[in-house]
Amino acid sequence: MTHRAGPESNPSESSTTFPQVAEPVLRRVQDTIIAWFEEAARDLPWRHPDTSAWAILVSEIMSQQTPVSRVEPRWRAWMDQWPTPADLAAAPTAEVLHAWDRLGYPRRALRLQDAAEVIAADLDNQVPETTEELERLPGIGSYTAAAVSSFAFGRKATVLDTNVRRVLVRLFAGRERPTTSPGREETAWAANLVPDVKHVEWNAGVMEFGALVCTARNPDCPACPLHDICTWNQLGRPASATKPKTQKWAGTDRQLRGAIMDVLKAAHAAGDDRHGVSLDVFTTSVTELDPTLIDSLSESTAAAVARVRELSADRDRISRLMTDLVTDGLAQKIDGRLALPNR
DNA sequence: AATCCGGGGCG
DNA sequence: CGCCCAGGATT
Repeated sequence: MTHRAGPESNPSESSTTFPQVAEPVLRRVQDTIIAWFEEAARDLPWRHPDTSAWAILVSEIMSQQTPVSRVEPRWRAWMDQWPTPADLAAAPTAEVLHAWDRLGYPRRALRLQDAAEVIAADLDNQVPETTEELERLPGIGSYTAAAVSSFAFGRKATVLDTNVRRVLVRLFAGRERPTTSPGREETAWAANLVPDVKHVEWNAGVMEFGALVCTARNPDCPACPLHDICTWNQLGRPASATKPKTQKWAGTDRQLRGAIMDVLKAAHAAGDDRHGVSLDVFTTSVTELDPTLIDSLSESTAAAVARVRELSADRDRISRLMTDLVTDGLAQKIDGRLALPNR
């Protein structure tokens, strides 16, 4: 072999996307972030020393795309009800979805229970420590695996969430915001920035720094202890050219699906779903708003039905979304009746 | 790489 | 009312 492979030997573009960071600069950033974190970190309950690895895992799942302020009360109630993986694995799925409340993305709750079943059945009820093992669990991807390995077990890992990606990209690459999802190149780049000592504080610190100082919307650059060496700040904080278009909500299937889920949860809470909510009663109630049929349900369930009715009177569409809920495992259909799953 | 998947709250 | 929030799975 007298020659190297050709195609990949043009480093001109990638080196500017994720540039090498000079050693003194990196040390300054690491020391600053870690010191800042140890002084300014929020007192989150799952950061307390006696928190179990499972409790930390639960907090990470709940925090996916959901603000900490909304997670905290749900997490407390959840851990009080199901302290270990075996507890959650044994719980009725309808109760799990009800306890998930309105945290959003309810399939996260299903996958969390799936993960609990694997841990309880195959892993002696113990949360695995390595990112490789964690990533095999349902609902756990690269971020959550690294976070649990780092925060619950103190292992060195590369925690790369939206906060970390934004902070690193601003500091070292001069861009306002990261891409939609991290690629292999970015992950490797970020891994090289993790220090060998106090890597847990680094991981948690960069995340916290992105959440409190280097925020997406109104970063507090005047208060930033790194403003003098921040590439993005030096460039005058240029806005990224292409901002990802935000997903619609009003009028979408997602909104209507959520309202239908509310009916199931209300029916479950009121005991209306002992034999499931009849599909006929449900769809007729929704489309015709028939008082007779509504009266056969509890007041809270009827109110949830009325809310669906406000969003849509399209019977076919409602029918299709209910079918989707069954397919996704978020609802269960038995003899023409619809209910929350009872696995 | 782009989409979809909930829901709420803030500027 | 647009945008963002400790992402993951699928295509």
